[in-house]
Amino acid sequence: MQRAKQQSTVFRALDEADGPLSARELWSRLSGTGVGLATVYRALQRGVEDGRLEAVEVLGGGVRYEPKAREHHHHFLCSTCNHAFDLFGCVEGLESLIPAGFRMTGHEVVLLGTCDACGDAA
Amino acid sequence: MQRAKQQSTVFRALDEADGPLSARELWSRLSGTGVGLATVYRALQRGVEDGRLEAVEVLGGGVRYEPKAREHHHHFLCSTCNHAFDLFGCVEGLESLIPAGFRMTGHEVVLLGTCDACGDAA
DNA sequence: CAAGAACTGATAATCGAGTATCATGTCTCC
DNA sequence: GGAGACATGATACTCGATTATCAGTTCTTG
Repeated sequence: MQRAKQQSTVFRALDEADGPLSARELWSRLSGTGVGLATVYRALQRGVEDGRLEAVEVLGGGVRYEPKAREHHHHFLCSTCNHAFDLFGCVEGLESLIPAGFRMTGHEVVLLGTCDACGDAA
Repeated sequence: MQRAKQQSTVFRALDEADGPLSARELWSRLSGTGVGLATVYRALQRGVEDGRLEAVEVLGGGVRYEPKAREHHHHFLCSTCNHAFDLFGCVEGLESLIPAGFRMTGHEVVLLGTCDACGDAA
């Protein structure tokens, strides 16, 4: 086993995902590889420290992680499978919402609904 | 003490708030009234059952509650005081984000930054 | 190969949010 | 006034997420 091999397994799984993953989601995708939950958390923590990963909070399901390299984007949360998907593009009209005296430093947009797979199954 | 007086105290505090409040926030606002945390939770639960309240999830801080009567709106989350404020109005361009095969049933927009009070203090 | 540092998986411990319980207080109705 | 139903506050409890611990493994360097 190479040094820190398990952690790179974690990073690879995140790179291949189509959206941010929670520690648990990530761990379940790695079942079969023998990677422990503690290692997943360790890798995520280190990734955030190194600036490789970003912790994002979508909705319901706590904190999820994704590679920081991705461009500005938002998320679609499937209410059936509870998975978060990346969405590319952004919205307009944000500035008009800001009350006087407030300073905006960022924004989050989350669309809710059912994803491709869950919509077919229904 | 009137019947269910404490619960109406909880509802009143929510009505007077300028945004959704978490159970804990609500409770801290009621400190001094002697209302217990359990009663806050009971009032919130009943309010949601009755349809008077709506549970919303903004970001960081879990579930918050607000009166259901309010029109469609979004929220501004102050990263300093961690309070959520109501914003009126909406954004455009949401539909263009939806991937093929996905069905959107709702959306959430959260602006992040510093509020009036926290901006002044800084 | 030897020694020490870093990594790992299992699991115990911790933490916070929310819920259940229980003795007591208060209201309604008669 | 009395009985019973409901409300209340304190607190014990549950549950899931995250972190700490520890013994064993693997790597690096000489």
